[in-house]
Amino acid sequence: MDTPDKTQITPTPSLSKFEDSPVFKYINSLSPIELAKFRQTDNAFNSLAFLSPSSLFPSPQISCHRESRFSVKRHHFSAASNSSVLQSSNDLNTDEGASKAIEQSYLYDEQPGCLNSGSSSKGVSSDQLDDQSDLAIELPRTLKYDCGSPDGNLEPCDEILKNTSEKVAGHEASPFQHNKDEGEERQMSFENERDLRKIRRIMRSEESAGCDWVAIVSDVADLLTTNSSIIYENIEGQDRRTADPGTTSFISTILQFPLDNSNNLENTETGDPSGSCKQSKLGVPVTDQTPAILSTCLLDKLVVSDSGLNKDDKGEKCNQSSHQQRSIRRRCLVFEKSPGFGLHLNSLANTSNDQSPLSKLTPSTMKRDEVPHHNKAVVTDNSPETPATVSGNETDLNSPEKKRTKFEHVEENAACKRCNCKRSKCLKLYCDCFAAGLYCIEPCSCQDCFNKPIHENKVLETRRQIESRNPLAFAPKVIRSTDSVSDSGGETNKTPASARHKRGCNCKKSSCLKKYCECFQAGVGCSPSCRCEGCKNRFGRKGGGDESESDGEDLETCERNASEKNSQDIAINRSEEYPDLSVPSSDLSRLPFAYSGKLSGSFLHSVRLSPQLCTTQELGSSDSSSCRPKFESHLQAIPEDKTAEILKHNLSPVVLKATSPNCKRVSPPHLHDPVLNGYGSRAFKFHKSTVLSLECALFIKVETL
DNA sequence: GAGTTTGAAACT
DNA sequence: CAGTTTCAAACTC
Repeated sequence: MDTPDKTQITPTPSLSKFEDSPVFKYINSLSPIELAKFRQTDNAFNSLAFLSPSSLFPSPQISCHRESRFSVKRHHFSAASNSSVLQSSNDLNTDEGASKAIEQSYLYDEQPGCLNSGSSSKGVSSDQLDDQSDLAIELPRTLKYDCGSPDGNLEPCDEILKNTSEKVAGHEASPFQHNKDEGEERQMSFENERDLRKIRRIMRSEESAGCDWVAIVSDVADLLTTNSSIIYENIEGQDRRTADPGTTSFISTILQFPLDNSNNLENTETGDPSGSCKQSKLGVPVTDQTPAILSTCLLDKLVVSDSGLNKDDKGEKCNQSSHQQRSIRRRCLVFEKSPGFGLHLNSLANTSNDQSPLSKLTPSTMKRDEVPHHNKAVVTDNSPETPATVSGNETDLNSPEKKRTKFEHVEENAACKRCNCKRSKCLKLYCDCFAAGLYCIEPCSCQDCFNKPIHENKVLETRRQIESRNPLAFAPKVIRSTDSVSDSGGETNKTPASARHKRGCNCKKSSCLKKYCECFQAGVGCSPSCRCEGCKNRFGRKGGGDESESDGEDLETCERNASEKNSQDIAINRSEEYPDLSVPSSDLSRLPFAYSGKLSGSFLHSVRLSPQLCTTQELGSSDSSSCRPKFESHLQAIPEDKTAEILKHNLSPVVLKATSPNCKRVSPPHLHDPVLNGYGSRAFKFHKSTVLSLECALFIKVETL
């Protein structure tokens, strides 16, 4: 908090002119600061000369801010990642530039009183020197959302400053020193800066509004795309090092952050090198990571990049740890490779996609114990392998029966997907795993299973075929809609919500009172789209009846079935951490942020769009609310013809939450949507704030449409 | 654990 | 689109 030493901030780019002057020598002889040391910061100051006065005279607050962020980041990402970050600080030709630029931009904007807006006219491509000192600065949003991140590990400011200083010292070569056309660069940089500021404003707006997260991402992506072009333009004839290819990658990351995030988590939190050791696109559904989505996308890119850079190094360890990984990792199908082939919301919800961005398709893993206990259900839901891990004795699971028993016990409320296919080779929708977009895993008792990473091509091809036949085949089966969003962002879980099976059931004998009925299984009421006969669905009869209309027997049956059976698939996380989540925890668990129903649960692989993702807590309420009154739908129906467009433009699987009152199906997101792709495959932790934002955004968009 | 029931998925 | 078959989960005993 001390005011920067005047002697340290006095130097200017023209300083060298005076170094040889008698006065300078005299002063220098009097100064306790050694020349060498002084020179060490000289470069930094030179670079700072391009910045605004405010940049030259950052307030102590800013410093602290940065420091705290840095600390947070250090904590958030493992030491390995941290070291990677530091190491990569020397690499000007990485993604870091973009993310750092944004960070910096954010910082400037964050201190409007101290910073000159025009000062930071150092755009993405020109801020690198200064960025070097900010390499590890964490995105402000990380602090905001990363509630789950343990605190107390903040590194002392001194330490941070020290590290920063070291890094700065290590970067003698300033990009600016290579810039011949400074004026042009400044102009370009200013534009970049302006865009970044715009992004920042959007983000801030989102923070204050607590909604429209999707739009934010979209807008940011647009800005970045534009910015990218500017950058490349700017690169022409300039130092290629500023041509930050990473920017493009960075943008891609934003679009696919879920995957990256997943990888990050996998590679950093678990420290499991397997994350890079991709045998397949496997993933462990990671839940409740929503908070880090934006931060990860925007600012943590360098960590991701580092992961990728270290991929080779980790590869050696891959084999060694592969076995162990299996026991703790949930394998998920990744369809990003196949544009148009879908990564659906339900996939998001249940599967944790461990996809890495673009070409980086690495499995993601997440330690089971890393998941909050209260979210266990969600995790297990996506982590069929978990049981084995928990048991610690895989041999005990050799028997299908034992496996099942074990799982049922462990996953009481976790819808771990496992199958017992015998003739379908697990390549048909009969297979729950396949249908959920997950690879079969050890707990499965399937025979002649092809739904494994080693048969990835076949799996993808099969899936493609199925989707060609029915584009919605892998889409969430249950569409959930929330009638309202909590104004305060809290107690959303209490908000009435409705959910309906996308296509409806066709029950004839079960009266929709058993899990044979998909509606009942999903914990949703039957709708007019159902063709069931003698519907007695406890969650809502086709004709509009609800539990109050149910007779005692129905109620009893319903409660029994719901509590005893549904808990597995529709278990709801009544997370203590996110009590106000309007999105069912089970959904979140599958969302990739895990996003699809059976499949995706983690962000939104964790937020089940299928029975799981889209289903709301109502579903899950295997507890007291197991048999809830019929859901109310306040959202406007999304005409089928508009659905595609909505999905196309909003990209957010969240749109799927909107229930179509008229029972029209909601088209699932398509993989060719970059953003959606990203969501689709990753597992993310969803913070309630993010969930609320998503719901809010969806609600608004749906209403608008 | 085996057998039956059920309804979705797949096929024709 | 309708009817039939296949399939695997759910269920019963």
